[in-house]
Amino acid sequence: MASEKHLLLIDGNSVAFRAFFALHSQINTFINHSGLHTNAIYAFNTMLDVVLKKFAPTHILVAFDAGKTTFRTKKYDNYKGQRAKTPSELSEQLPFLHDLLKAYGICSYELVNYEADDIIGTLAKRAVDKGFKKVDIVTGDRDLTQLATDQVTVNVTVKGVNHLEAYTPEHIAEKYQLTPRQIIDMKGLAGDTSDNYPGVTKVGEKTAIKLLKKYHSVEGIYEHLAQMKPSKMKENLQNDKQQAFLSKDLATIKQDAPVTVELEDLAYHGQDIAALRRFYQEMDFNSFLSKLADPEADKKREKVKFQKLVQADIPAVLAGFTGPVTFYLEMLASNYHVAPFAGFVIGQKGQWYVSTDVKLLQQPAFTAFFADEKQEKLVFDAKRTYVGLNRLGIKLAGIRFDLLLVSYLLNPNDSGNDLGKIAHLHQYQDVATDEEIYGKGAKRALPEDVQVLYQHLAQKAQAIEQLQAPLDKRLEENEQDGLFKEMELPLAIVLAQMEIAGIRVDKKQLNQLRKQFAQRLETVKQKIYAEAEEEFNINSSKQLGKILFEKMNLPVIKKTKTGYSTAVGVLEQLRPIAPIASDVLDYRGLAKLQSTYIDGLLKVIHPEDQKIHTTYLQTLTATGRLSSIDPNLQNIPVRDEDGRQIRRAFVPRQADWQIFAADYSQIELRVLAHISHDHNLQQAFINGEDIHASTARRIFGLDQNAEVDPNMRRQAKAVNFGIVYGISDYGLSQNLGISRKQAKNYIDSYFQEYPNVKKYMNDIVAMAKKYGYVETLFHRRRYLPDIHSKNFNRRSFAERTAMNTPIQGSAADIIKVAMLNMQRQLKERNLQATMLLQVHDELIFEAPTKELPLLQKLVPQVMDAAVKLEVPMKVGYGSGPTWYDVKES
DNA sequence: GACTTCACG
DNA sequence: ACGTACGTGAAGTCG
Repeated sequence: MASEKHLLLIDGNSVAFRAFFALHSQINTFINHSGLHTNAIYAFNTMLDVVLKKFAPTHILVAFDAGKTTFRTKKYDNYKGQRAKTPSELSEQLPFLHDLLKAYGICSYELVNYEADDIIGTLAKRAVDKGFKKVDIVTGDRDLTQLATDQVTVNVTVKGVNHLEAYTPEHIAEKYQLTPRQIIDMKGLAGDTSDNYPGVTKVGEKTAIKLLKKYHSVEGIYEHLAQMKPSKMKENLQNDKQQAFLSKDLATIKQDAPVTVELEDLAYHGQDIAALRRFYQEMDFNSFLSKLADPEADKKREKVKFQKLVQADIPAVLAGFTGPVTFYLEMLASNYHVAPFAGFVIGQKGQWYVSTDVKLLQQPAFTAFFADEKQEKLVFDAKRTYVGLNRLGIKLAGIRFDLLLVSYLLNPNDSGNDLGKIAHLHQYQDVATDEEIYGKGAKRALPEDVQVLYQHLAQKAQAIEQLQAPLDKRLEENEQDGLFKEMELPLAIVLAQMEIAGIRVDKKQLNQLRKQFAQRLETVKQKIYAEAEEEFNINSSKQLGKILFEKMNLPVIKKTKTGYSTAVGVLEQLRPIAPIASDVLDYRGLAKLQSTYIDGLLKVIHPEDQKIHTTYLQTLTATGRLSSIDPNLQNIPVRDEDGRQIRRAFVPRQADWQIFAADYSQIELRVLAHISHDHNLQQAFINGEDIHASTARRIFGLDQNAEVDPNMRRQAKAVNFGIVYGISDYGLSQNLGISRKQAKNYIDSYFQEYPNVKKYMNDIVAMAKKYGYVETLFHRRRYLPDIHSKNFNRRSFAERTAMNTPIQGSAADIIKVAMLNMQRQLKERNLQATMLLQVHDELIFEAPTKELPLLQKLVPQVMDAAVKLEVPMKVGYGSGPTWYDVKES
């Protein structure tokens, strides 16, 4: 006998139920980034850890109930009839328990027609028969205690899921003075309220135990019933005889269910760490994640050899390189435009040279090396590397591979930007994460021992080099090599150049606005205090809610998770009945401008060049768009006049220059017209119609040339937006403030008028289901695992995403192509004009006034020619002395 | 650090 | 019956 086998059987449903209520008080804090409740999954995971440690089983299975109907409901159709429906917050978690178990390497099992209890009863018996030394059962339910024997212990959760009460035959004898099998008789007599079967009238646990001590079993009781003294109880027993036997039968756990798994298949071989890590990331279980990150992990990582680079060796080292060279430049602080340099690593084929002295890079041999575009480089984050080297006066060319960009293209959902984490994602373990080496938050700093830094840098370089071939191969398999080589990689350089160029901001203008806003802010503040008859913090939605809805008793229109909503929509509805609502809106508007835009922008103006240098995130969004941070220059106010004034501060870098901007008109709807091949939608664009008016005519059944009143156009515009977002009647009704039914009518008529748009929507969802992802025109991918979710919300969200991503993503692709071509044109033509900003469908430039006539032709032409669609593109443009003055002409 | 609000396409 | 419009970033409050 090689080993003593020990089987652990877990009652999945009942433990999940206990787990759910164990953390029920914290249900609102256990929500992951996808909006899934995770409290039951979390507690279930804790339980697993506890029992694995406690029992150290050799074999495990978790049994689940298969469905509502079982052989018991056939015998007694009220079985479990009174049971409350499982809360949706719990049922949405159940599918993920299976994922968790799979990652744990634990078999889960359910059997049609049987309950988890019966699976457990059957396997417990089989295991004992097959010579297992021990069986432990974990459940939240005392029913299973009937299975206890010398070999089988039933562990019932008490208070939460981490404390177990072990029911052995001895323990049961002590507690009930019964044998385990008599538990069944007890249930037969006393019934079970939770399973909703009756037992005998007026007989509860106590009476049942008394009777069983005397007569041993239900059968025994009825054999001796005649001899019992007349009593109310005797009468009840007589009347309820059938019920008693039925209840006993229902309470009996099957030990011969047709379970199809073999005991050998339940052997436990441990967790799948990579799968578990993915799962914890998905659930946002950071504590489990960090426990998983084995504290010894870094020690287990293969050490990489490195040499400290000294100046004298540079020419020889560079001369010795053949083929691609890996280079990595370390900067710790978040903003790489100003972050101090921490060090660098360079090398190839496992030969790494490190240094903390970035001045070495300015040696002529190095600068020539970096500028040589024939000398291929492998990097992590080309844009950051380009900007960093630029700060050292070094030109960078010849990048051939960017680990960050490639990883993003392979799966834009993995939007992290830590080299170590990304490497681990691709099964490369021999590199630490930055958090492991530098720490996080306020504690983030260079390691005391410089050797630790060197090792980390060398490991990073090795990771880049090792991952290049396999990830390049995956790009090709996905037909994404073109997307990488011809779009994203060259774009990284263009973006770097735009960030470096920066945009000039006029401090005086901002300060002037600040004064003006401050005055108005003070006035409206006092007015609000007067109306509220007290002073309070208007910025606090909580305090504001109290004033509006408790003190002033205004009607509550909407609630948020935590209290009253005071959002714009709500205040607008209150406006007619309460002037304070209007004033709060004014206050909010001004406060936002003041803090986010005036103060916010003043803080980030570079003291030397008076410019703002944003950072574009090229590897963040799930759709392929860029984002802009520190500061965000993609959300500078434009819609309201007050906010629009901010744009007066954005000026050209030289007098006698102008700001020039060009934008795509309706690019997303044009993309939709292209990919759906919808004739009517295409025709509207080909005829150069006002697209929203055209849609209005169609969905409201007007004549071709009929006048469209502004309200109809507004509604049609909302429908068009809805279509692009992956429409739902509810969403549209909310947006337009109409009934859901009315919204549905609009959508139905839209689809009738644009049948191929409807077909596209159906087809793209079907594609997502079939392949698990959707694609843009340029093969950008987005995986949608939730498309198969049983959870309505998650699935619906995935379906809307499937409809929207190819549209938004293709539009993002198109402007990226335009940017590349634009930058080439500016260079080839030796123009001074500079591309400064991208705001999703528009490009902003600064240029000498004398170049404007050329730009007015060139920019629209380049943007227009970026891609050939089945419908024409339309590009608008304008210019002026400040960004504010740029209005389309 | 979660939550709410609001700026943009 | 379920309860959402798609994609972002920043500032403020509050526990």
